[in-house]
Amino acid sequence: MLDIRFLRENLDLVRKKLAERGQQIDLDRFVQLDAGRRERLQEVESLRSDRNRVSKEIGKLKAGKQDASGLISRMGEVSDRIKAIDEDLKQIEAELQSFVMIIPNVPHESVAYGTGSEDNPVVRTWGEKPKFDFAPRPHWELGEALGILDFARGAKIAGARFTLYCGAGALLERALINFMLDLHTSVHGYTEVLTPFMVNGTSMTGTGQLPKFAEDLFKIEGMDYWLIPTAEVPVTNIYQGEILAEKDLPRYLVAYSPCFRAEAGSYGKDTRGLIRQHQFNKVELVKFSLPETSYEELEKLTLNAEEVLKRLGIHYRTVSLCTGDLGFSSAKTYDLEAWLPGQDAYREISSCSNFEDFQARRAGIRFRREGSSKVELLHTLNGSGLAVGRTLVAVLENYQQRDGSIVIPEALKPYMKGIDRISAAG
RNA sequence: GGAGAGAUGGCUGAGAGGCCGAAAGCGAUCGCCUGCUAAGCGAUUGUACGCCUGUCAAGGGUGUACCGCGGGUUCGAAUCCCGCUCUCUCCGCCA
Repeated sequence: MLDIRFLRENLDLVRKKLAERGQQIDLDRFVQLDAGRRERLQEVESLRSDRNRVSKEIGKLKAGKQDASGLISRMGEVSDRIKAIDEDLKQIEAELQSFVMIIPNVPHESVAYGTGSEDNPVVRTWGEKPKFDFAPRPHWELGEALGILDFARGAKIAGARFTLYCGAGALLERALINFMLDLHTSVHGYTEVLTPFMVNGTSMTGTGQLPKFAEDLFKIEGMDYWLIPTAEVPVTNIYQGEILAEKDLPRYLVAYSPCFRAEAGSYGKDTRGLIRQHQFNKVELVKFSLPETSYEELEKLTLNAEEVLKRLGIHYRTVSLCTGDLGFSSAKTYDLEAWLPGQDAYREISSCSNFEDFQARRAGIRFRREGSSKVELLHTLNGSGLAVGRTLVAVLENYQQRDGSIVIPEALKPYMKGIDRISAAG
């Protein structure tokens, strides 16, 4: 959510920035609502002031056994006025609120202009494409042949876009989760948290999923419980409505969670394999930062995510999302794209964003500087560190052998119970 | 799922229709005192939204709202009434 005062005073700037995102928003309606709200607020507040003053007089008159019936009936009318304006005001504020809640964040000045993913500048690449003396196969073929990924039974149990992991496949997924958590807690200084996997609507609104993107989410019928699409939601909302001390910042948290996404509107896209699932695992990095250091923190967070791929020895590139590709709440985002030789393509495996104060304002997450009485909004950041299912895909496709077996990367060996190669059973 | 108790500021805790944005204590900050520490003394100590003033800024003044949340009664609600949420205790069920 943008600051209403900022919006009021920077209409043209906001209009221009949103246009760069490819967004058309009727800011004239905002101006109208905002002015109407303030006008009515002044009116009702002065009536209240009046009523407060006179009510005290009435109290005094009554205490002195004097007649106050004239004042009482006059205040009765004033109260009716107040009630009527309040009604009006409530309506205006609701509309104003729902209006600002669907305005996306303003992109940071360093974000390149563009209309889609083809315009995302590549910031850096690491490693090289592995060479194969055979035609590398996609992970769904490898996984099925090895008996570690069972797409048919996943679909039987739950439906399309669900997968059953078996044996060494399940172990490999678990190994990746633990490897990532250990790296981020032991080496990068994050504190691990394990959160609820369902949250209420307030939390979903705090991080920006609601009200605009309800169709992307799974909701428990008849209850205010939503399945989290990422651990970003519960983790960022840990400090919802709180005021932190400056000395507590920056705060680094890491969480494993399953993620649930309806994937509405992506029918027919990535229908094979693990790339686009209704349920997948992810290790998420979340930071609460001072405003002045949040872009430094974004660079560090991105490198923390990249370190996972480096240690796994997987070639990747880092792109900076252009204005047209940027997510709703983000001011700046780096995507890590891992090389998948079986698909001859780079695929997003992590997304690292600085939300500046956009989420903090929605969720009411603030801090107080040492020696200051003023409270300020802090900045929130997060990034996948990494998407586990897609990392498993990258491992399978990059470490596949001519015979279809998978060599376990060095970094994962401590987590694989002595297995250093996954081969077809029997 | 059944029965009961509760929710007040950073914390503890008073408050029972007007004198309450809220006693008292603790904590914190600043100042005084002290050779140092402790003690003591004094002051300050919530948030949001308006308006006025000031401006490069910081600030100052003023009003309104907020005692879990939402409604109601009343000239006036932390206080009375209704609904909800959450917490705690006991019983049942349960990994």
